[in-house]
Amino acid sequence: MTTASDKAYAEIRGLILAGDASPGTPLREEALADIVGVSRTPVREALKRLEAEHYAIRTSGGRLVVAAWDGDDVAEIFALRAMLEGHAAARAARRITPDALLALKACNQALQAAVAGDAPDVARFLAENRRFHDLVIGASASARLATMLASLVEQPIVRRTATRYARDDLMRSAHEHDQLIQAFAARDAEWAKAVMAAHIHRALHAFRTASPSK
Amino acid sequence: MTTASDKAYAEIRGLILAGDASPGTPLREEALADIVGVSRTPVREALKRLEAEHYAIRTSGGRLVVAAWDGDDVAEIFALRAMLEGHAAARAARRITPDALLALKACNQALQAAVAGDAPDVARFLAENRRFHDLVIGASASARLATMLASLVEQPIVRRTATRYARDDLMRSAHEHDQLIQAFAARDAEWAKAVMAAHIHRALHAFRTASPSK
DNA sequence: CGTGCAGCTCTTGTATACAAAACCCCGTGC
DNA sequence: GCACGGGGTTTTGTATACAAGAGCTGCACG
Repeated sequence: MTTASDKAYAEIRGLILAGDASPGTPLREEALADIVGVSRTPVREALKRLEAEHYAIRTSGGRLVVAAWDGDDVAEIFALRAMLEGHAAARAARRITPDALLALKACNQALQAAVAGDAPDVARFLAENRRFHDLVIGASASARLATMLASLVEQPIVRRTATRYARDDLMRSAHEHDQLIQAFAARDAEWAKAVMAAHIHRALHAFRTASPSK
Repeated sequence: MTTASDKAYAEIRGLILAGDASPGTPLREEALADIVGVSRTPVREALKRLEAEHYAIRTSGGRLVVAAWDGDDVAEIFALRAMLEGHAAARAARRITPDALLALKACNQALQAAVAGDAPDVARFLAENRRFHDLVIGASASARLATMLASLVEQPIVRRTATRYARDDLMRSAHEHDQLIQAFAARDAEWAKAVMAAHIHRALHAFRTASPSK
């Protein structure tokens, strides 16, 4: 069963990401409880989580408002992701099992298939891409890394980036994944780290050129 | 006012760190509420936090037990700290203000004073050391980094390390801080990053040699 | 003697009630 | 006209009550 707390988290996060709640908007527990259709208790837990993930910030009194993310913030998120996922790739290169390697290959083939035709299936690309990165993080076998990265991988940013990707950008991602798989097969931690870091830095670049104002 | 939730967090964390609750011990909300002297609600929030910080893990059912940390875990924590605090130092080198630099110098002088005499004041050393690192993180001006590092800087590890430091090890820390201050004064981000990373890697080494079994 | 299931207990998840603190608005004094 | 309280209102923090699910115990049966 999906708990009421998770439902509240997903819905409130959705409100923020969709822009229904713009930066500075107060997040009142009771009002949100009415919207989501649960009581204050699970809403409260959801808000704590959103605060921890910097979707919301707490004012001097105990009140929460939607956080504002500027370009510097986005750059910092990508920089942290590059570091941490690079580290995850290095760990994964040392620990990966043959089965996990096969799973990565299959995942990346599905990803390539999604963008192979004339009309790339961006949604499927995103899903497989997400899965690919999750597999790498899983192979790194570090619970700490996993939770830290979970709070960093902001689906909205990925989405905004990918919807504006030109198709050969998507292809390039697939090729970088291939390189990563090669590094894993060779058990070369430094190589894997470098490929992953480059992969994510390029994603920031793509994001930047797609939305210049940010 | 310090909230009941914070009190519960501090007390339960204390129980775990003191070893009163050894790994595998179940953490039941009502029992802890009785111990701390508050109701289940704030205990629940405290437990969520402890879970997020990997002090406790959740079993297949929804129950929490005290987490077991092995040597690999400790190594991973130090590796992450080296990366993230290195990054923080680099950011700080670019952004630091003259005032913050002065504060760092004063802090490090206090730290040196604490270990200058024949009988080093380890408790004071630890407090000033903590403050020094917090000042650096503050100067890095990244809320994300601050929260990530907060969940990583495990006071117990620092304590266990420092209590076994030989005095010239403490002095060496102070000198490394001096180097860091020089790098900040020179606004040399790469230098600052390298010094900080080395500083933390040495701390892991000291911890390792002090407690070989872990 | 081992296995499976029924019933019960214990624990968590959620709702609601109450307490206390923060905010806001408005009137008052300067 | 503006700063400053004061009181009501809103909002969060905490306690408690209730519901639902997980796990344990012990008995029956193979």
